[in-house]
Amino acid sequence: MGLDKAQIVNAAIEQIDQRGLAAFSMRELARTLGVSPAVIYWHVGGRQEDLFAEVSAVITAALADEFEPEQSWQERLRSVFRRYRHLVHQHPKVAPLLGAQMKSNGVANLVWVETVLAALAEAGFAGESLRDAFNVLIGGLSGFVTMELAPPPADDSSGWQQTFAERVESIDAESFPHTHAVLPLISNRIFVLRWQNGADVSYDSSFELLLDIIIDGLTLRAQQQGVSRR
Amino acid sequence: MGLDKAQIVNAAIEQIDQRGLAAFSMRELARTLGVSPAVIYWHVGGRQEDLFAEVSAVITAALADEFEPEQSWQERLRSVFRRYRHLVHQHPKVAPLLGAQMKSNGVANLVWVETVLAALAEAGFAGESLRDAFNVLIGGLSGFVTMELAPPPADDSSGWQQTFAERVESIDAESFPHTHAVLPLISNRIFVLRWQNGADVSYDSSFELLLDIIIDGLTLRAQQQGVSRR
DNA sequence: TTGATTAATTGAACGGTGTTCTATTAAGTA
DNA sequence: TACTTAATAGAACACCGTTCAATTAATCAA
Repeated sequence: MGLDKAQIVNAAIEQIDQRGLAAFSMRELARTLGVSPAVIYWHVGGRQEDLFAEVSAVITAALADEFEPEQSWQERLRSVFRRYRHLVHQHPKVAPLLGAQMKSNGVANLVWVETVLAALAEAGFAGESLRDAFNVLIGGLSGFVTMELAPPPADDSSGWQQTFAERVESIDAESFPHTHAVLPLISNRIFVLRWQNGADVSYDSSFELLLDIIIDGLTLRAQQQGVSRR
Repeated sequence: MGLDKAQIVNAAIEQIDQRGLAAFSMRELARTLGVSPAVIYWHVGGRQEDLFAEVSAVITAALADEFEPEQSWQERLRSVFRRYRHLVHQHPKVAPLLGAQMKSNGVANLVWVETVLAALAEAGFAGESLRDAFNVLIGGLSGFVTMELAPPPADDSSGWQQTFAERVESIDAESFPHTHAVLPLISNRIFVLRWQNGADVSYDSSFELLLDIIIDGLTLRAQQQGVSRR
């Protein structure tokens, strides 16, 4: 027929990409599709939450693509989380969905989970240490991406960015000496003291450092773990 | 008189704690305060976003409390991020605000930033490496907490939790061997494959592991960094 | 104490929203 | 061609955030 679920989901992604997640509206989506709102509910078979879950699934679908299998487990983990970040960066305004909504986070590809668990098993993790290692990877790295892409105010008519920038620039040297000393270096480039997010300011080197630290840390602990393995 | 901003913010926190962030409503808040909606706007001097920012500020206010200063920089960092997690866990339903809204993230205490920067400076970080180290800590650890506390569907009348649990339990052994092999160990206890969040299931050991890995990793790199310091 | 100024509060109004329901049209099938 | 299933439409319900003019309450100066 002319309209199916895939088209609805794609139109939803487009709308979020353009107007942002906070401004998303089921009725507006129906309007741009030239259709009654009820049609969306009928095709999706659920409400907004479920449509969002579909959106998340589509965006992270490429996590299921194959990797070169001859790589070390470390390199495979690096690749898969770099890919995760890359995919989310293509739709930065969807990031809050993947990081801060369980229903959207849960649809993520089973292949992704399998890839990570396989790498960790190969590294020698088992039992509770496997569980913790997995959570460290997802929680730390996906969490980083979520924070990185936390959205600024949707409608900045009251000039929040400007005001906040000025507030940062005028941080008191007496009360906050360390902060003040490195202000030009950190202003708008570290979490908390910023008015633009990772879609406008690069956090590449910070992400790579975190990736290094986590993989190295797991490598170290995997060896210790390996003793109790066989 | 009798009504001021602090009371409004506290009532808002209470409402979010009880009904969840998605169900929060300015009108409902006004109703429970026995007051016209306009009163809230007048006292807050802004809209919902700004009220949320106040909520975030109140919840993270205790980050400004003093630490024992004779501790090593490593121990001070451990303390401050354990405290961050502790504070957010007292209001788990507010977590998406702190992790996934820049306006709420940005109000976070300047003392917090100063504490972290001071520790990292003492460790020997400077320049770009200081920036990256800071982002690794906030992005990785606060990001973890955000993911950990990602809310499940607000109104689970359609039984999502049940359905999802069953879907996880019946993961195919052929297609996902590693996942299937450790299913009892990971089911509802790792990100992605869960139907309850960190308010109901403990992620303590995973968080501690991530904390260890990051602090150790920074310690290692701080020494290398220290060469170019003096 | 009165009067004037400022602080708080109200209620109504505007322009939306998500979701569900019944009725209707279009498509496919026997 | 009849009948059944798939899609769509439109109205209705019960809200929502935000703003504004009008009003009451409190404060302060004379």
